[in-house]
Amino acid sequence: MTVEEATAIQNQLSREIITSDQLGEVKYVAGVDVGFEDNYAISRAAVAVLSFPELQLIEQAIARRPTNFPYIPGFLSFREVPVVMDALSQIKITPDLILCDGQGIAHPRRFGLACHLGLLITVPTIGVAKSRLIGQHEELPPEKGNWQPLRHRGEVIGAVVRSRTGVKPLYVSPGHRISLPTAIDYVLRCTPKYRLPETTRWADKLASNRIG
DNA sequence: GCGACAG
DNA sequence: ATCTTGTCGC
Repeated sequence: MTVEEATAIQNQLSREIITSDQLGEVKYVAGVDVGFEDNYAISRAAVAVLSFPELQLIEQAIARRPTNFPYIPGFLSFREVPVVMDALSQIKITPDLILCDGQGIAHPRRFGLACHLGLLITVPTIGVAKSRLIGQHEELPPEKGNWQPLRHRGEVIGAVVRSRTGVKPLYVSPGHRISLPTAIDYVLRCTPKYRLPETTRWADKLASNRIG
C-alpha cells in the first residue's frame, strides 16, 4: 500500500467516526500496545483487559507477525492495527472501552490509531499519546487533573491532560464512539498513580517482553 | 522551500 | 519504538 492510498482510506473512513458517547456501562477496560523484535522485523502486540473501576488485570494476550509497514508520522495505524487485531482475537472478553497508545482524532485527517482500531471492531476507543502529533494548546498548570483543549485549524481535536502532578502531560482524543469530555474522564479514572493509565502500563510491559 | 513529525 | 545503570531531584 502506498501513502497516497493510505491517505485516501483515512479520508474515507474518517467520515464514519462517531465522537458522541455511544458506550454502555464500562466493566472492562483494555489497553493495547505494540513492541518489536529482531530489529523491527517482527511486530508484537499486547492486550491487557482490566476490571473497571478496580483496574485489576483480568485477561491478557500477545500476538506476533512480520512488520509490513514503515513508521511514517500520520500513518501509524497501518503499521500497528493488523497485529493488534491478532491479539484482540485471542481474548474471550470483549472490552467495553479500549485505551490506545497513540492519537485518536488528533490527527491531520482526524483518523489516528484509536479511530482506525475502534472503527474496525466497533468498540469505543480513546487515543492516549505520550507526545503531540499536531495541534496547539495553552500552558497547563502542573497539578494532576488539569487539562487544556488541543486545537487544530479552528477545531478542538483533543485535550492535553496532566495525569500526574509535575510530569509531562498526555495527549487525549476520542477514537470512536466516545466524546472528548468522557474520554478525559476515563483516562483520569484509569490513572490512579502513575503518568500512564494502568491499562497502558500493563500492555507496555507485556509488549516489551518483560513482566513485573 | 523549510520545519514538524503518534510509535 | 529500542539499546540500558545509575543518578539527580522533589
